[in-house]
Amino acid sequence: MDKDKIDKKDHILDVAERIFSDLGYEGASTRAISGEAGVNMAMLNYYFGSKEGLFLAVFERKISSFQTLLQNIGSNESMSSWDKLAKCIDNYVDRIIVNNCFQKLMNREMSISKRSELSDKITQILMVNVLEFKKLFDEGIKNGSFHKDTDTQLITATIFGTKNYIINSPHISSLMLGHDIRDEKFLEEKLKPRIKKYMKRLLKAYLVKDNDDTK
Amino acid sequence: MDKDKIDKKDHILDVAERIFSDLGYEGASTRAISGEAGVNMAMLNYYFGSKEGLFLAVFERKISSFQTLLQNIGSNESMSSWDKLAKCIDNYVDRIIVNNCFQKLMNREMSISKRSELSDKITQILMVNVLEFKKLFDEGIKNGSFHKDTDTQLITATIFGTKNYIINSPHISSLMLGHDIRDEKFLEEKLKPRIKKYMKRLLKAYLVKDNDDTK
DNA sequence: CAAAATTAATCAAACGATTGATTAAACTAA
DNA sequence: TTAGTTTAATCAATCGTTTGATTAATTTTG
Repeated sequence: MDKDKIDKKDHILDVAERIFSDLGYEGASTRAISGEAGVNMAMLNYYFGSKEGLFLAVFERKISSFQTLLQNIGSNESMSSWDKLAKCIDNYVDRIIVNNCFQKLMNREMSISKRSELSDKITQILMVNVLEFKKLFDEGIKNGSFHKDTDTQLITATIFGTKNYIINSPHISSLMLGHDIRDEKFLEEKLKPRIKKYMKRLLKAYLVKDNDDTK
Repeated sequence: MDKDKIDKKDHILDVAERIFSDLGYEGASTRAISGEAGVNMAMLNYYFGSKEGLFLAVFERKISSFQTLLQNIGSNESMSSWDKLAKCIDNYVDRIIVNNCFQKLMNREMSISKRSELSDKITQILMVNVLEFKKLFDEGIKNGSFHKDTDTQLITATIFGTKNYIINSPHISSLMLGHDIRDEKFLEEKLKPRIKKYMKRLLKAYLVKDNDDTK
């Protein structure tokens, strides 16, 4: 059966994802990846063609899990614009805080000028979520529940930027928060709910017209 | 005179800063740097000891320009907490949008696990600004002009995160904003004022108690 | 079925190229 | 001359990749 083969390729991709994430593309040697994965070096080229092929494969694997995430929330007619947005925030925070090291990897590679093929691919992945949020903002403005002079583009930058800031630079965010954010327990039990609450309060204050800020 | 020597060192640092920023530490070879700077490869080691020494020198040079930036605003007694914060935002946006490629470089290196010595140094640099903002938040809460349940840590993450998101991933933010953000004219004349306005409205809505959101 | 032929998977070893670093000689200016 | 710069040449180490050989699995053939 080719189950084992798939498992092995998947195992290599797991290891590669972590090492690329920790050391960057150039910093991660094929020897280190194959060594840590417990496979012969040549297997990387045998399976993935090249180092770049392996790198792209790490991304390809994740795309599907990103495509269908915030979908269908926007089409629910019975919810208010704000409730939909709040639900999106909850979903988003739940999801992105786990894929931690892949998120880091993605953000780092986005900031590198060369490898434009990869940049385009990542842009495409990220844009799905960006547009999903933007749609909600536009809808809320249109039906009058959100402020008309909302900067829908920069508020999107705030949503993703706040998350990235916490995830991408664990040193400084750990120092700021007074806890090691790589502590899974803290992340899941304390930080996640806190980010959700904060995000919703921030967005509500900025967006919603009849926002009662005493509540 | 050693003026020429300083100028040459400075020129090398300029080139190194740009190449490190574009390609990352591992991706930038000493040959590429020396080649583009128009100096012999051995000069890098002669001046800076090693590649890492050069890398650190790029940072050392910038530290001083970061130390004394938001200072003294917090100590002005005649301004309200909000006015001080608004002034800090203006100063901050004015400053960080120019140092563009160094910011990118700094943020990328912060997200890499090894090179902890550098991480600590960068953390130290960034913390100055973080603490400056935090002081203003705490003051505003203390004197009753800001909401008591303000999450001073996450709102700080939002300020820096929003900026980083725009600067670090020019591909996606250009796509989002409908303009190439590497266009200096657009950056200076359009984006800067827009970010300032947005940031202040966002923070005011979230922080200030008697915020009149019709204005 | 079993033997033969073919394909797939894995390995150690080595490849050429590039890396950061060093050397010793040449050059420059006081 | 002498001390400070700059250069070309060279170093060992490491990079990603390729090779040829070997084993395991699968398919084909009689």
